[in-house]
Amino acid sequence: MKNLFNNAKDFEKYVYYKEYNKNAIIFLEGEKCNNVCVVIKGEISIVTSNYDFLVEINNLKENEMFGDSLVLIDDNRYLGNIMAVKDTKLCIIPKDNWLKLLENKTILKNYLEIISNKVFKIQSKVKILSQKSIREKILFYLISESKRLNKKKITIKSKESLALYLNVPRPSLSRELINLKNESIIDFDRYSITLLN
Amino acid sequence: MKNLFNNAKDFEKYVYYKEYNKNAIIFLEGEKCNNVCVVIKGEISIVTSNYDFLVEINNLKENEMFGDSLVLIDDNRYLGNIMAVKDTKLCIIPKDNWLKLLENKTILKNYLEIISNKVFKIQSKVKILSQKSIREKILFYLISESKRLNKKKITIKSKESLALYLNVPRPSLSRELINLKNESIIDFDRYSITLLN
DNA sequence: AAAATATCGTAACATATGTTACAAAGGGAG
DNA sequence: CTCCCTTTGTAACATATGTTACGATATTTT
Repeated sequence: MKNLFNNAKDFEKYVYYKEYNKNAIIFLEGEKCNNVCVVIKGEISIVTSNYDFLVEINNLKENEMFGDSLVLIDDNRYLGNIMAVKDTKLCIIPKDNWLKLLENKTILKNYLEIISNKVFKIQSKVKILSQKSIREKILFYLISESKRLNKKKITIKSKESLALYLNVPRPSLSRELINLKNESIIDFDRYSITLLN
Repeated sequence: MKNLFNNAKDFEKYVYYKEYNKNAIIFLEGEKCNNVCVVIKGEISIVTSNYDFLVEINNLKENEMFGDSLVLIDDNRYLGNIMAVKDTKLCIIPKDNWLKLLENKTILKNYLEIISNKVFKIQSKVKILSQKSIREKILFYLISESKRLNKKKITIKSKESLALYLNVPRPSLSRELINLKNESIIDFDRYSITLLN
């Protein structure tokens, strides 16, 4: 995974490091975001809510960053609590240093790639979620992955995780996978789904 | 609307301009993206598809840009056709100039704000689409807008456009709005929805 | 003001999906 | 190999949502 600081020099003066114990709260929902952070070691969890509803749980591992899409906009409050799920070390870039840091060409190039890939991923998610039926979600996912990876056999971690990604209940996913199998549109086993024809 | 070039000087050497007639095809799906473009005048339409499925129609008006999230990633092919819906003038920044342009501090700052707001908008869309029921989508939308605009009365262009944004059929939206009205959770008329209590 | 057009509410009906529960199968630990 | 725990398939049932159609109301056009 590409890191913001890959191949970069002379950035240490703009950043500092802070360590958190497992389960520590790093930032609270509603708090103003005045830093960009990179996970150096460990893992953090962003639990996004909208007042009453739990919306999304997003875990960031080593080399992933947060705060960058928030620090420069007007309403820069965190939309969820940010917690350490393991003992974690963060690299913290204060808001005022963020722009200076990006004057470093290597870091700028790294960041543009990171943000581009992030936008691409979220847009893919929007497209998946916009599909009207479960069948369409499955096929859309399979076709996209098939094209991206250039193979017909798509490996998955589990049916459960796929159901979570497609935002449908697992038994509903199972039912539709079986329908598609019966119609010879796909084949699948525990760890993979294959697009036929 | 903030433009990439707001308050910026000395950028003309990195860009060129090109005009397109109404209905002209600007870029084709599958074509490699080697430019970042800003709509200077007119309007363009990005019709995203995934081979068989029509996914999304995205119109960009003056000052909006495209290509920036694509130009620097490995698989940089356009995912949809890009067409002029009016007579249109584009500012075109060749890939090799894009990084140089961002060394201009004003433009860098402008761009970071633009991309941050873009990420925020797409993330909001993901959250809306992840809501399980139509009722939850409506309430999530209303609460978010209410918080963002700091008022209880949310104006809408039409029920049709709201239904499109929430990705539900209009009659289904109507039905649920009426349910919510009957339960005194909201009130609404042709052009607005008000959150009660 | 009248006519044409767009938007919206409403209802009946079909169906895809959610929900729940349980058994079968698989995989890992000892 | 056996036991335990996780993942998955399966089914029955309830229900939310999609679909279609039409009349009422609002808006725009002439």
